Amino acid sequence: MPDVVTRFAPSPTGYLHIGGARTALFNWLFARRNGGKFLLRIEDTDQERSTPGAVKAILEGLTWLGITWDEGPYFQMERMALYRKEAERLLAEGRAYRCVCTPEELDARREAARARGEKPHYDRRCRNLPPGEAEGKPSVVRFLAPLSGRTVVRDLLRGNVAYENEQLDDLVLLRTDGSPTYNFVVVVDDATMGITHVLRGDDHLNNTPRQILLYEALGYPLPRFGHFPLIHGMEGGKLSKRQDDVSVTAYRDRGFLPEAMINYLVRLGWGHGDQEIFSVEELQKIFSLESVGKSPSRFDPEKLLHVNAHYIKTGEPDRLAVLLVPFLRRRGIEAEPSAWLAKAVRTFQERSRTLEEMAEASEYYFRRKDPDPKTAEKFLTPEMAPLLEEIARELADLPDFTPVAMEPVLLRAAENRGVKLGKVAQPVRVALTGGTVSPGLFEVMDVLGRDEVIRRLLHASGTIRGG
RNA sequence: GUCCCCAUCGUCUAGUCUGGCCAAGGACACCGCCCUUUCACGGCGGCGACCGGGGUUCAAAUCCCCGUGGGGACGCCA
Repeated sequence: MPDVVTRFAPSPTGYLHIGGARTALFNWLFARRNGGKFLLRIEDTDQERSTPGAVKAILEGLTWLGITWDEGPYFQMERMALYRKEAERLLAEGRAYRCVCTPEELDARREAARARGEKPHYDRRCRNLPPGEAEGKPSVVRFLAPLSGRTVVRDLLRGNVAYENEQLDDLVLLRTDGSPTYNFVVVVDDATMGITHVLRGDDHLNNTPRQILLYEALGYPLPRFGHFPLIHGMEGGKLSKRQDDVSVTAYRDRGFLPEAMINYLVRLGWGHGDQEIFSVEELQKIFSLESVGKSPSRFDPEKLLHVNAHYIKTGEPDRLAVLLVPFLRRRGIEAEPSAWLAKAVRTFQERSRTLEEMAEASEYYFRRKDPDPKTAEKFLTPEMAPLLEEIARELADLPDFTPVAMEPVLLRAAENRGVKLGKVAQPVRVALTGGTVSPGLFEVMDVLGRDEVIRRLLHASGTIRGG
């Protein structure tokens, strides 16, 4: 058994979101760093809300990020017999009892308690039900929690956190239909799966003392606990579906690179001196819980964009070409990965923050784009027609159609007219790309190829003369 | 309401454990300049923070207390 076994245990009620992805990442890195194992477990005991589609989406998200699990995915629905057995045991040992209160009654009492300014807790009235009273009635199984004393959570990140047991609740272990609830299964599973480090979001800190009590009642050894600060949206507070983009795959579909996502996510709540850029390999060597902060952080799409730009800038053109293809197709451009596409990619690596941006910006490599009237009027003026034709002619005569050979052609054209290069370059750029913004002119020509360059230059001059 | 957690630039953070090296460093964003065939990239510079109040100490961003603020939890959700 390795010294470290961690897990990620999402509930399949939606896609993999940013917060869950970071929790998975931290667990994974911690396991890898310590030569341990990382398991995946699907918490699907809520049959109302769990869906197969969500399971698929979560696995897809993790796979895209490159977060690999050593065991699983385990499904709790397949482990029902175990939970029932453990619940029976607690019942038999008098550490759990049947409760016949209905959800409606509980709701009403909760409301009343809140109105009185009390903590809205179950009042434990079924604790002393006469034997047999619950027979034949719908009932749940509740944990018989201690009424006094205190439970201390020894948290790896926060130190010791003490709770008065009287603040805790007799939580429901088994629902009326016999299915187990979260706080119960999580304990049974973590214990039986040999999880050594339970590392999860801060929203679970308050559950931990109850779970510790359950560990004790069940006679399980206690794992170590660690609670990460939550990730908030830019408005503060939990990431919300409405205000923030929270799905990991949505970022994939918008042209973000997985390594950028990992890099950005790991820096939310964790730091390593002044360093900003980390490869996964490096993270697996240096990630540590000690460097995880305690305060919540905000998810900032601007910075993610910056990190993604970095990875696009430094990425392998061949790989980026492969990744770019779907984004081109989405724009109706049937492209295939190729050396040519990689060359095209190279010209945009320093000016695209996402693959989506790259696909959009590089459209004119695949089909001619005509300038809008305003741009045409400004740059494709009547006196430009002979110039474009002259340039086309000279380019046609070039022994080698290379950037170094092209440059003197434009330089000469500018010199002959006594203007700066820019005066000539912009009209050519508009003729070639339909716009005033593009990679270096000679790079663009190189990608387009001699024939297409000449074709577009003459088309532009033809338009000027004809219109 | 009760319980719990947290608190350094607008944002992510370094520094806090082991007080002095901090007139607080880096990154994103923003602004200016340079480079330049456009846009970017890059380079240089600027703006910008220790939540407040008490204490401890020769010395506090760092330790303690109290406020305040933010967040989380209080479910037959996870």
